[in-house]
Amino acid sequence: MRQSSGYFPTLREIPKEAEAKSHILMLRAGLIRQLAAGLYTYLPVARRALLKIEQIVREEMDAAGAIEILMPTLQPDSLWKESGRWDVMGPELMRLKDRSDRLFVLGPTHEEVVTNLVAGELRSYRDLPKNLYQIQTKFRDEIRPRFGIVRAREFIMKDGYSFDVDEAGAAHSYQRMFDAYKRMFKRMGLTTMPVEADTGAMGGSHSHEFMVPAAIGEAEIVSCPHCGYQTNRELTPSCPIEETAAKQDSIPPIAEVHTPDLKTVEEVAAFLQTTPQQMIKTMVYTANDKPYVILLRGDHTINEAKVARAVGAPIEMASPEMIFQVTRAAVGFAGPVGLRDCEIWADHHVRTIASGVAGANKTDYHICNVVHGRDYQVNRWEDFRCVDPGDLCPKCRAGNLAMSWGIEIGHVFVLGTKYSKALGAYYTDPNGEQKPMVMGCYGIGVSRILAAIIEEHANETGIDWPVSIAPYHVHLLNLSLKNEAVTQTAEQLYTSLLNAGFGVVLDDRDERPGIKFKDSDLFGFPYQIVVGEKSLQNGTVELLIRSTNVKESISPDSCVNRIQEQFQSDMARLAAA
RNA sequence: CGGGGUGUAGCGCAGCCUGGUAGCGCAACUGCUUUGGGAGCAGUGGGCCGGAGGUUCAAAUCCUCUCACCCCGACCA
Repeated sequence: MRQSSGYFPTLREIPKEAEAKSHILMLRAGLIRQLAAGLYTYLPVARRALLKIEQIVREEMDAAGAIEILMPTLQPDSLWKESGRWDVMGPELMRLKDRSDRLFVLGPTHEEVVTNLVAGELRSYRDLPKNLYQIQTKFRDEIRPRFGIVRAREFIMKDGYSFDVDEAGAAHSYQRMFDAYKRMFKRMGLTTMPVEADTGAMGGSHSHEFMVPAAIGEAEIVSCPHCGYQTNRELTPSCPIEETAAKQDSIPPIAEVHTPDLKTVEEVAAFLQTTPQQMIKTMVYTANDKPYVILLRGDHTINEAKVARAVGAPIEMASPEMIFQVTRAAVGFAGPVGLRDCEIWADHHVRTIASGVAGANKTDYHICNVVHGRDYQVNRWEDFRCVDPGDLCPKCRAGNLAMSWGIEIGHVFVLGTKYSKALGAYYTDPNGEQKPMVMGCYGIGVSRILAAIIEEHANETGIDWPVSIAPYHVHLLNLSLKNEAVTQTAEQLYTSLLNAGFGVVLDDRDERPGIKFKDSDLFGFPYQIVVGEKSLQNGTVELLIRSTNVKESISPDSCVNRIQEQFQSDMARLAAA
């Protein structure tokens, strides 16, 4: 492609709406343009990279026995009502009507549609297993689109679905996908961490998220340097405690303290000259219109997912009205002492508090010398807190947990029979019995991968594409259009590189060298060839290998061979194990 | 949804407090000079100051409403 005739709009300045590295670079290097919140146009350079990502996904999916299809984006409401998700999904499910007032959704995912498809056509155990996938634009009306393409409302996803006769078959399908994912991400030059995702709610079945470490990551990853355990912070069980507060008989009775306007644990601890560890954090949630009071140690953070699991229903933080109803106090002064007619649940670690400080259930007052058993009772002890960095690993109980951030680019999941039962995907087994298919689903954020790659492979001056998904392999700079020898050499190189099968952008614009270099750095194609008067006088052109940042002066004639050789070794490095 | 911020030329911004008919840099266009890391000089074009309503002789500026985009939060007890 000649740069003069292509579409390569680069920006000199940082657009004010962008903060994430990948977002800034994608705008500056002319990869994307925003249409509205969470909606982006992919310009040619991004489009080419996406095609390469998709190609790798297809190759590995096909190699793993999956079969590509393409399903509609628009889906009838009936399927979603059958599966029950019409009510479960919130406003992120985009609902709309057609001209005859029929309800539809813009597909955020396709479990319903595939299951409906398969339910009509796969009837025998002989037809299974099957694994169907598609690469398609999805829509989710996200609460807050973020970081450009990382969390967009419209995005490209590979979604795959497996259908097996039983759990064992599903586990096998799952493993094949897991391995295929590892291979494709490696080929794309991405560092991924497979992270255990859901251990409880899905009945202990398998689920992994593939995370790319990144500063702007949305998910907190917990990892144990000792045993290699990796999970989402939200799902990490807290290590059971050994210590309990020693029984003390000498603790004086409860004392009330005036703490005007002091609501947070930190404020109260500072005021009373105690530590957050000695405080009982009291939080009120509601589920099914009933209040649940949860006690935590003051230095701990509540894990709402764990609370919801214990309740067995979605929970919400209580409104100030509800809090007043329960505690007879303003928000910020709740405590476990004297509460009636409500469940009081506590995190295990509250047991370490011998004599605590808590809200007095009276606005602007706290109480000291609060002793469990003496002053208040707990209906249920559970693990309700988020693990913190340095906590003991719940798996090996030897290492200390570390925390990092990551972008989730893939998710593999054993679904079980939820959708097959709801939507009637049954098969006949060898004994003539009707059984629901056991499903798995496998997602990859194709467009998000683009952002993840740039997060991992870029600096402030530009992108540094892994060869396997570089939109173009070579950026060929003609530094002096007016110089015949230079132009002739550049043109010849352009032709021979194209003939050798490389993707090449020839900068044939009538611009100054500085502009060409800056744009070239922004684009960051793996190999840069500079044809200029200076070096051509010595019969050479300059080749920059971006991955090593090494510049070579070589003769124009040897250029194609040199790049071929480099390309092969670069590709070999990315080859899946 | 809550909080904060921003909307003025294609991009980045000033002007707003203290009303008086719109400006800077980059980009674009023309000419000359320049030509290995975002050139110099001279000139040209480009704005419903996000939108609506109001106050006023007069509104980018003050008031009300509204729309859009961005950031933070939704872990606060």
